Amino acid sequence: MKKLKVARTITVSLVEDDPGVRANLASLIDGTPGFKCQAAYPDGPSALKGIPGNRPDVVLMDINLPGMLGTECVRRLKTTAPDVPVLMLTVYDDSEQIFKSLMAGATGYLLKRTPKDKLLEAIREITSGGAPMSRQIARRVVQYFQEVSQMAATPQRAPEVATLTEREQQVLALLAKGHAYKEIADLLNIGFETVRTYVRTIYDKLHVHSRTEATLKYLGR
Amino acid sequence: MKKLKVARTITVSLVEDDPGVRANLASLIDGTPGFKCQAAYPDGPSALKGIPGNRPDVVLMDINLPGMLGTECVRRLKTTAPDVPVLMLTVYDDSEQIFKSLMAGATGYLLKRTPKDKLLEAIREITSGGAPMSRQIARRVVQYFQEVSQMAATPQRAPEVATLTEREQQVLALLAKGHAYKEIADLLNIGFETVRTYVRTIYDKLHVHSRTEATLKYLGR
DNA sequence: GACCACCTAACATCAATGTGGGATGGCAGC
DNA sequence: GCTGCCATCCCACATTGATGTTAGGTGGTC
Repeated sequence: MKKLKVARTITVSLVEDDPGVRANLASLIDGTPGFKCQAAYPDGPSALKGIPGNRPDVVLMDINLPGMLGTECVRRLKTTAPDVPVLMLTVYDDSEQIFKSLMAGATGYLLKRTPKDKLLEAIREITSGGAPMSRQIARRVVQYFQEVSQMAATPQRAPEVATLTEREQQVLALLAKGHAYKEIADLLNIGFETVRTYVRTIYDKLHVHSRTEATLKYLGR
Repeated sequence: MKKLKVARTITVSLVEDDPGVRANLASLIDGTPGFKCQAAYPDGPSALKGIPGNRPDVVLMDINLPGMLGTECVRRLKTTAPDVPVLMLTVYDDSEQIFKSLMAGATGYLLKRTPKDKLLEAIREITSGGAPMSRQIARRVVQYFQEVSQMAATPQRAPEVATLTEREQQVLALLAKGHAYKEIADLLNIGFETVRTYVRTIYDKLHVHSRTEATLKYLGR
């Protein structure tokens, strides 16, 4: 639990390899009432070493660290200091980096060209339970979200499966569940030999030679 | 493409069943320079009828419409007017509704207790390519994002699989790809009979009786 | 040393599967 | 009426798979 919500100093740790940017950020933070720059690390390893002990309220992390990438650094931090929110900073408006970071456990994501007042506001926001993102990034996250859920809803099986007849697909579905031929025969009220005939044509059409291969195609693997 | 970025009037359509709230929102919007409330619909069907022709810059949609849910309304709107961004409004801080809406195609999501100036800012933001969200909601989206990607990265296999020894898991992996016993033997540089031994213990541990069942457990189905 | 978990291997047996034939009837389309 | 596709069924044969039993070698634990 947090202490008081009013006028508490927010402690910040920086991870940023560029000394100039690091100094700028540090002085911005220390120069603003209510904020304190607790530590500034030039690289991933030192951050991983220091942050779990320091327990800042927020970590500002450059995504483009030399050596250990910021995304990797976040991932490890989340195992040693899972409660500390991380705000990623980057010059790149790059989807892949954004998603890697968020998947790794980053809580927010800002472009470096974000103005100073917005940055400070984002820090406040992150400590009060938000997830600040630059607007372009928020939009991408939402889009990605929609794509992902679309994919989850459409299991995406191999296209050959569509060329199977109705009956063949029924057989394949049961085949893919592991039913024996005779079980399938009973379930569909057809003969054992008929099932075998279907299996043969299914294998032909799918270009496979075993039940497991057919199952994998059916499941879209 | 948008026209000019400066001082263009933003047209807004409302979908909100409560006449009071609807009037309030409308007067807020019309009373603010740069905004115009183009239309206000009391329910889903009328919105679906009017919006595709009106093409507002933004739709503000109550999530809790009587009859047709807001989420459903968004989904349909996205097929008839895919370019019109929709900003959901709700009193509920409810994960399920949030995610349903976002999956359906909503671009932003605000709580109704959002102050007026923030609401107007969110409308501006959505037209300039952002995805405004209340901070609680942004945080949830980020969390969900992390969970989902976690799931995608970890295919979530049956827990029994973890009880298999290293070697058994290797065999199972090949088994699940459809390799014949003798192929597995060659790939792992062990004897054919050894593979059969492993298969037996794998089946025992997974409580299955066929390759396909084992494969399904391995794949988490 | 006894015990256990794991990797390795062999022999036996029966059931299930993969693959090659061929056959019948129905129904759509030319 | 012929042709093609589909659903249904049967026979035969070889291969693979599933299951039982047994057992040698290694490395670690009590």
